[in-house]
Amino acid sequence: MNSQSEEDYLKAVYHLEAENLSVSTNSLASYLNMKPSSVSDMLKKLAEKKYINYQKYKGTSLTKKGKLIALKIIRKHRLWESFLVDKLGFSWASVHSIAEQLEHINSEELIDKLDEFLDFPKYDPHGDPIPAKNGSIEKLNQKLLIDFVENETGIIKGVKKATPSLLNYLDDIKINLGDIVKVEKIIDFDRSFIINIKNKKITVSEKICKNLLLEIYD
Amino acid sequence: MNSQSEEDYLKAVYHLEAENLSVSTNSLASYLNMKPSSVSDMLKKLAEKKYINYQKYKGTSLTKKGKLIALKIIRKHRLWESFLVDKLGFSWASVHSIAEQLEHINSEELIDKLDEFLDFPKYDPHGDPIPAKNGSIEKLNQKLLIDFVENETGIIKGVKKATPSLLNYLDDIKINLGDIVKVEKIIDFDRSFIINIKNKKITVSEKICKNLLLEIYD
DNA sequence: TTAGAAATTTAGTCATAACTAAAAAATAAT
DNA sequence: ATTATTTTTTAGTTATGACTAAATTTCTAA
Repeated sequence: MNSQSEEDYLKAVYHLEAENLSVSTNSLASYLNMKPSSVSDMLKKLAEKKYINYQKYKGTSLTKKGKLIALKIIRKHRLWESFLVDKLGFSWASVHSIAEQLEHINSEELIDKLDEFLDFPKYDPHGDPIPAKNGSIEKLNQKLLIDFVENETGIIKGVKKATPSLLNYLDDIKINLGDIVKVEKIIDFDRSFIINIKNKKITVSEKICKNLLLEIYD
Repeated sequence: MNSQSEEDYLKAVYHLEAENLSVSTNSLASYLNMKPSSVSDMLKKLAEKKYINYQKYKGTSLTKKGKLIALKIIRKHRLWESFLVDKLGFSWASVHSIAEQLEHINSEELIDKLDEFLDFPKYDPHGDPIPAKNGSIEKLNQKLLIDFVENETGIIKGVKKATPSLLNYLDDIKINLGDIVKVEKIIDFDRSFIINIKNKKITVSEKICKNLLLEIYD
């Protein structure tokens, strides 16, 4: 069994990974409202348990084992949120902190029965997908710009890894979070993209495209 | 806020008190599957918080404040048990350990809404009364033999304080847990009772009557 | 009534998981 | 390329709540 604290860390790593944010000691600390030194200690412990890949100073990522645990917690969290809203009449805005407690209740049978009682919901009250018993989850409607095809449109959601040089460059060419981007043309020669952003056509390199994360617009 | 551990101790004291068992360090330790030394530490802490009356070597009892906390936990426990059985389809025998976890979830609003969702049940699936929001609870149908009147019948449920001399004496005169007792006559002179037990009439002293706990038979 | 047994408390240890302060490593800027 | 800054880790501390072993108090029985 894992402690509540361990579960919270794994969930945090999962969420940062899912949003393509860098999973560094500092980002975890700020996500969890803890000091980096505390995070550092816990990462060591989770690495020993083979829940995360971790090398000192190099950030972290979930292993298969760790990801499954995180997804099970998220499953519980979202099922409880559904229960609170659909059955008990809570507002969707008020359920998070209660679900944060309920998600640590330890009983497979309880969750299976709750799932059934709720009639196997696919999404929680916030619209987020509920992982299945085996950990599979509907993937978010996001991909890297490099994976877009001509004429496809998306909304900038983030970068794969936030290096200052990348962020500065994006700032320079006036690409911001939330901007709507349409791929006008992909240049075969160097895989650079001509994109339409705020009615201006600009060219971005392959390397940039590999680092820009967009939600598919449809 | 109180820790899970503190809550467990208060609940344990409540249950031992409710069954008129002596609430000693050892009895708590065995009830909670812990070592007496651990119990001793915690009693000191709970006494500082004014949740229990405690004098070294003298056993303990709940204060008003402590009793209210215990009753709120029990309320949560029994409401969750009702939910598990009535809504999720658990068997009444299997819900205890899950309810032991759920009872520590901290949200007044959650419990009030759960109560309403369950249609304000009065009893849990085991037939135990559910304390009200304000801590009031239907009292158990038990009293001391001394409080019985002539011709009243009861079932032996325990003793007020288990001293070896009392237990040995009860053993001698063949009074056991579960025996059905009818009060034949109360002798005015010394307040001794003539009781019918297993079709034999025996006389027991006032002191014994003050220590024998029976469930009222009806 | 006093010795022995039983119950209880104290003293000291351990694990968990947070913290601060200082050291070390990695990254950025001149 | 070297210094300065930021990030991360290490070392040492704290609180909680369990433990063992030893000391103390209370109870029981001869």
